[in-house]
Amino acid sequence: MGAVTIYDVAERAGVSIKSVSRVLNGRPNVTEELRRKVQEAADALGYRPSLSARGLAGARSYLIAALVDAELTIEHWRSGRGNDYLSRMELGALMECRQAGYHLLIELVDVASPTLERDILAMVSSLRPDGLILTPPVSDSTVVLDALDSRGAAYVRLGAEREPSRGGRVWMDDRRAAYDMTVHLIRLGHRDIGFVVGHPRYAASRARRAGFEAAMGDHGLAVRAEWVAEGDFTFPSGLACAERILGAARRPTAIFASNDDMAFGVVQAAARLGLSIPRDLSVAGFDDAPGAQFSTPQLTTVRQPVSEMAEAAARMLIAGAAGQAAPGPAEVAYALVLRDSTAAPRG
Amino acid sequence: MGAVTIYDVAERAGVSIKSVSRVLNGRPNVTEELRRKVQEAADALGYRPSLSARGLAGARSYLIAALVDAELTIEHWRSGRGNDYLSRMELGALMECRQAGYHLLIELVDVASPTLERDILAMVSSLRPDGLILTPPVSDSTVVLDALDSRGAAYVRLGAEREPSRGGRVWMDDRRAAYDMTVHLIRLGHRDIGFVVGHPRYAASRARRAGFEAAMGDHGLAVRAEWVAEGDFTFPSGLACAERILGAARRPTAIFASNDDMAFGVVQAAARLGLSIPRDLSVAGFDDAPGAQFSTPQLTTVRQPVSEMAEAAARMLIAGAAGQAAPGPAEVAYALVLRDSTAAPRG
DNA sequence: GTGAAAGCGCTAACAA
DNA sequence: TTGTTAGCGCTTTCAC
Repeated sequence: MGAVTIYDVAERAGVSIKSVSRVLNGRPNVTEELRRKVQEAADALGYRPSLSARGLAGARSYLIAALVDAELTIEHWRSGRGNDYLSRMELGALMECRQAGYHLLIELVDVASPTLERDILAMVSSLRPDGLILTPPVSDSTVVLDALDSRGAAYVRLGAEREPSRGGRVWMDDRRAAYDMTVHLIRLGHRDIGFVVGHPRYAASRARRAGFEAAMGDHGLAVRAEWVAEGDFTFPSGLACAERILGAARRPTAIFASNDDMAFGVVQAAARLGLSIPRDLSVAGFDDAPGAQFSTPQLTTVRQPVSEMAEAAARMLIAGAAGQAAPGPAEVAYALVLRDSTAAPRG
Repeated sequence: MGAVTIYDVAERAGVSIKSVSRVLNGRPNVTEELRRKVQEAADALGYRPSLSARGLAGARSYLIAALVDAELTIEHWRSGRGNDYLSRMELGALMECRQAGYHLLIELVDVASPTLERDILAMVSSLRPDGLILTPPVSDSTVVLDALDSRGAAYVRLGAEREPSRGGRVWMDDRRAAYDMTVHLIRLGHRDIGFVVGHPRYAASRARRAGFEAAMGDHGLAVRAEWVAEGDFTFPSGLACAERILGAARRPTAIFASNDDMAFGVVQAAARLGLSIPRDLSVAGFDDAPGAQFSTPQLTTVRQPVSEMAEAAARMLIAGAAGQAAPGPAEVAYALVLRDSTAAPRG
């Protein structure tokens, strides 16, 4: 009710609505005197322009939409757990949006849907966001990129691997991080190392696996097929994979899981077999989920700066919408977090 | 670019734009024939009404805004961790919104800000959401409720304690849950029980403490001041509180923390003192955070159905916006999750 | 430097 | 049952 409009402000300031618009949008060609009057009136009235009206009339919607894959999200929802990656992504984007007067919208996207293209098109024409943040695996969907490009929509891809030249990108080197972690295990003295692969739909899964294999190869170590199992980034899948790997005739002395949730599953599987970590088995994860520092033993893992990535993405998008040249693609740094779940294998 | 508008659909279907509007909004008084023609044209064109235009012209914005306290959120963002409560809340709300063609917006609110009232008013007049989901501690801010009421905005409060008659409410009985958990500890044989209080701004903190104290009193047990410490729901605060409690001349045999993050801090503090859990100390938490099932020992805690609460809230709001009588206040059930961190005290 | 007028794409009365 | 006509509150030409 009683909503304050631009007309109210204009009347109170004794100027035209156009002047109010100019002042509030920081346009040039305004005298200091006018700016002050308008600002005063707007403050007194507690005026805030209507998002809808702005979006409808102008070229900007002040909306950033984050596209998130529906499958894993629903999986989390079903299991009653939150999604740490999503949460961190969101916090980063939120902080950046807040500063710039932008609003963040989370949109679920089913990349496996046969109607994916129209879903994206429909979403864009309905929301007209000033920019889109594509999270994996949406960031690697050619269908999505094509649809977005056909509309001239601005987007930044998080952790994308394929077609690196398309759109804005903020990524970290998953392959190298996995390589480094594998080397860490090798340096500890492990030669028999198992690996739990991530969800096949994610580019990061392939990259991490490639990094693991490259490190093994570079050190003259064989990757044994029975020590590699394919999970889907969930705890139960990690548990199942570990049971398979540890059920092999010969056991590896270390297992590197493609994310922390699966690493926790590995820890659980080890506990069921009566294996002590890290004495009987070293376990490494990837992500630095909150549980990684709370678990016992604390988990050795790779810290992925998700929040910073999302901040950078939002910043690029907002700058672009404001007509500024958007900053180019950005690589962010990962960090190996060495905790207590990895150690030298027993003599 | 090439955005499809209602005019395009009307032209293709050979009807007026009003008819298109009627069909797409499921209004009565439309022949089957017309409905089919319009639907066909809309599908062929991949038409989706503009959110801005709808919001501007009509009474509904198809937006649900979730109000989240800035302080704890920024704290999480700084520490590079996600927020499990927020994430679960969001997933639930998202699922419900998605079904109804609604969009979810996350808005940060600083309940300690001197400009809180105008912040809320500004947000509402800018966004004009069809409904707001108030998360704690925003849900207990009289200033926010007053501001929202002055605008006639529809809102549902999550886990609110004060002024229970205002607005929609979805809550669980924090007091009773804490009571039950305390009784669980007492039944195990504990008589010396410590308590870590939550963030003072949260109503749930008071309720949980009250439940603890009531249970102790009902069983003729004393609450010793040196065994109660005030934290703020963060891991470090739990650690600090536990160090204080365990540093007392006499130690309790169990500590009940007001949330899991603090409980993990208690576990950590115990480990530093060389105490084994649950042999030397039983630890109970509250929330059932993801880490609770991954930690060793797995944490005994209270499961709070955050996601279901948010779903119910969104459902109420959407029903209300559609003109249906909104379902009344709803209490959701908690569950004690008894895991391995609690046991009988040593002889 | 400032203002008047024309829409943006819808929904909501009101006619027909 | 359907169509016509006004706006909703802004931004954007284009005059002044």
